[in-house]
Amino acid sequence: MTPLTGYVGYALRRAQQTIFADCNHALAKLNLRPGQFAVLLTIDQNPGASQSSVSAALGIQKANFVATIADLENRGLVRRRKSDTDGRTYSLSLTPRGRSLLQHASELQSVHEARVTAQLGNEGRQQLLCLLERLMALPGAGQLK
Amino acid sequence: MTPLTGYVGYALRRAQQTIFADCNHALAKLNLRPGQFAVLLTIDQNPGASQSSVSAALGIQKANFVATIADLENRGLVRRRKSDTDGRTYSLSLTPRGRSLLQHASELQSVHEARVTAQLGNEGRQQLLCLLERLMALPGAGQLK
DNA sequence: TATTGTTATACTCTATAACTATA
DNA sequence: TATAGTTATAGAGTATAACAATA
Repeated sequence: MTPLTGYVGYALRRAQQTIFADCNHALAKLNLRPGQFAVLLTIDQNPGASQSSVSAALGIQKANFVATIADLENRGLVRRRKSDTDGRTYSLSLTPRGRSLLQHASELQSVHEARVTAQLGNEGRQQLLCLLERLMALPGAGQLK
Repeated sequence: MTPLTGYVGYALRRAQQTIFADCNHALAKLNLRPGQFAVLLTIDQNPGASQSSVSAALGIQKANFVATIADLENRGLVRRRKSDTDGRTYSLSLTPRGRSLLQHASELQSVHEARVTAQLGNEGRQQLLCLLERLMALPGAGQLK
C-alpha cells in the first residue's frame, strides 16, 4: 500500500514520529519527555532568561508554557526567581539537581543521536540538518501569529 | 538564543511544524486538513480497501480512524460499502465528489510542494526525501505496539 | 480464537481570549 | 498603552481497553 511517497510533508511527519519515539524511549528512564529536555537545555544555555523568551525560542505559546515550567519547578529541577529589574518577569535557572539531571539526559540523548548517525552516516546527518534548517526558512514561516 | 542546533529530532520537529502549517494553509480553502488529504489519496490509490488496512498504512490507530472516516463519509467524499466476502469489513472508495475534491486538493498540494522545491532546489528535495526514508527505517521503528 | 469496526477514555500538544500586575 | 505571566477553554492527535459481530 505505502502511499504518499514523494511528499516532503508526509515524509517529514513519519520520520519525526519515528525519531520522536526513539528519543522519547531514551529519556523515559529519567521521566523526561523530549520537550522537557529542550526546556532544560535552553535554560541551562541561557541562565536568567524569562519564561517568555525561553518559550518563544522554543516556539511554545507562553500560555502553554506555564504548566511545563511549573512541573519542572515542582520537581526541583528549575528555579524561578522574581527579577530585580522587572517585577513582571521571572528569571529561570537550573537547580543543581536540574543540572545533574540534564547532564544525565544529555548522555542518553547522545546515544539516541548516535543511532541516527549510524542510520544516516555522519555526512548524511549533516546534510539532513542543513536541509531542515533551510526548510524552516520557508517564506511565510514564523508567522504563526 | 536559538537553542538545540545540531539535534536531528528537534530540527525535524520544527521543520515539520513549518511545512505542516504551509500545507495546512494551502488545503484550508477546501476545508481539508493534511491528514484528511492523505486518507483521500490512499483510498483513491487503493479502492475497495478496508478501514483497517488504510489506517494501518497511514500509521493511525483504527480506533482513531473511525471519526475521521465518518466525517469524510458525512461530507459525501467517501463511500463505505459492506464487503461481500467478509461481513466484518467495509470497502472504502471515493465518491465522484470525493475524487473531484481530491483532484483540486492535489493541485493545491502541488503548489505547496513547489514552495518546498523552491526552497531546497530539486536536488535538495530529493536528498531530503531519501534521508527521511532512511530515518524511518531506524532500528526499533514500527514497533509502536 | 482472531479480526473488524466501534465506543469510551485519557493524555499530550497546540491555539485563543481574557485577566492581573507591572512597566 | 504595552508586556509578563496566568487562567480557562477548546481543538487536534494519539494511545489503550473493552465490546459486538463476524471469521
